[in-house]
Amino acid sequence: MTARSIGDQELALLRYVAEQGSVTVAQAVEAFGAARGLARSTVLTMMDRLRAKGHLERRRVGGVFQYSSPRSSADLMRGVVHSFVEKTLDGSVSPFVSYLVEGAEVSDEELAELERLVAKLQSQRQEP
Amino acid sequence: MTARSIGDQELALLRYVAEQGSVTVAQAVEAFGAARGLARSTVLTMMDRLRAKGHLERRRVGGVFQYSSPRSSADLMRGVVHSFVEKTLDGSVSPFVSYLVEGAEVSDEELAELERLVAKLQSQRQEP
DNA sequence: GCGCCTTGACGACACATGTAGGCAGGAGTA
DNA sequence: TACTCCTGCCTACATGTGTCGTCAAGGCGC
Repeated sequence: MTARSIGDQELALLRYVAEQGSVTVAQAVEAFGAARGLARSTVLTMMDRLRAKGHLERRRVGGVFQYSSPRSSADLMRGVVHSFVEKTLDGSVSPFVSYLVEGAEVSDEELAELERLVAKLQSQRQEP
Repeated sequence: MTARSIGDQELALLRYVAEQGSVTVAQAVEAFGAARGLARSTVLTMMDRLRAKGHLERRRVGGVFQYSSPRSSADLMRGVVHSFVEKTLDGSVSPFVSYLVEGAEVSDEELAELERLVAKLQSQRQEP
C-alpha cells in the first residue's frame, strides 16, 4: 500500500510538507495554498489523498493534526525520477542525458555532482 | 493546438510510430498492440487522440491511412524530459543527478555522453 | 450479387488528479 | 449558555488517459 502514484500538484505539496518537517493543514493552506490560489478544501483533499497513499502521516497534537512525510524531500524526488525513467523513458536515461546536452540549465553544484558521478562511474568500469 | 500533453502509453505508441517512420493502424495493432495485449480499438483510439493533439499526421494511401510522426523519437523524448523537469521537478535537474548518483543503470554510451556533457559545461564556465 | 473481413468513427466506462463547496462537531469568547 | 470560528470529513465535478465494444462503409472472393 506504500508509495503509490502521485500527481504534480500533490508532489509539490508533499515536498512542501517534507521540507517543513511537520505542518498543520492551516499552515499548509496559508503557505502552500495561498501562493497557488488554492481553496482550503483543495489543500485538505490533497493531504487526505497523500495520506491514503501512504505519503503522509499525521498525529493529533492539541486538537489539530500535524502532518509529516515519512520520507525526505530528496528521497521523494529520487523516487519520482526513478518512476519516470522506468515508466516513461522505458528504463533508459539516454533521453535525459540528451536533454542535458541539449542545453538544460545546470548549476555549478549540479555540474560538480555530475563530475563526481562521471569519475565514480569511470572507476567502476576499470576495476570491477 | 500543437504539442499538448501525452500519457505514458500514448508516448510509447508515438515512439513506436516515430521509429517505424510510417505505419497503418493494422501494423501498429499487430506489432505494438499485440505485444501489450491491447484491443484494436484501443490502439485506434490512441492514434486518434495523438492525431488530435498534433503528435501524429496521416495520409490516405490506397484506401488505408498511413500514420507518421512529425517529430523524431529523440526529439519527442527530449520534449518529454523537458516537460518533466519543468512541471514535476520544478525546473531543477538536481533530483535527476541525485538519481544517477544513487545507482541508476548507465550504459557505456551514456557514460560517454555524460563525459562529453561535463567537458562541454566546464569549458562554458571558463570562457563565457 | 452476397456474405465476410478490414477499416474508421463514435460512444462509453473506470480511475487518477485538480479543484471546491457544504455540513457538523469542538474550542474559545462574550 | 449562545454564538462564532476553525477543523475535518464527505461529496461533487471536470479533464485526461487507458481500454473497449459496436456500428457502418468499402473491398474482395465466390
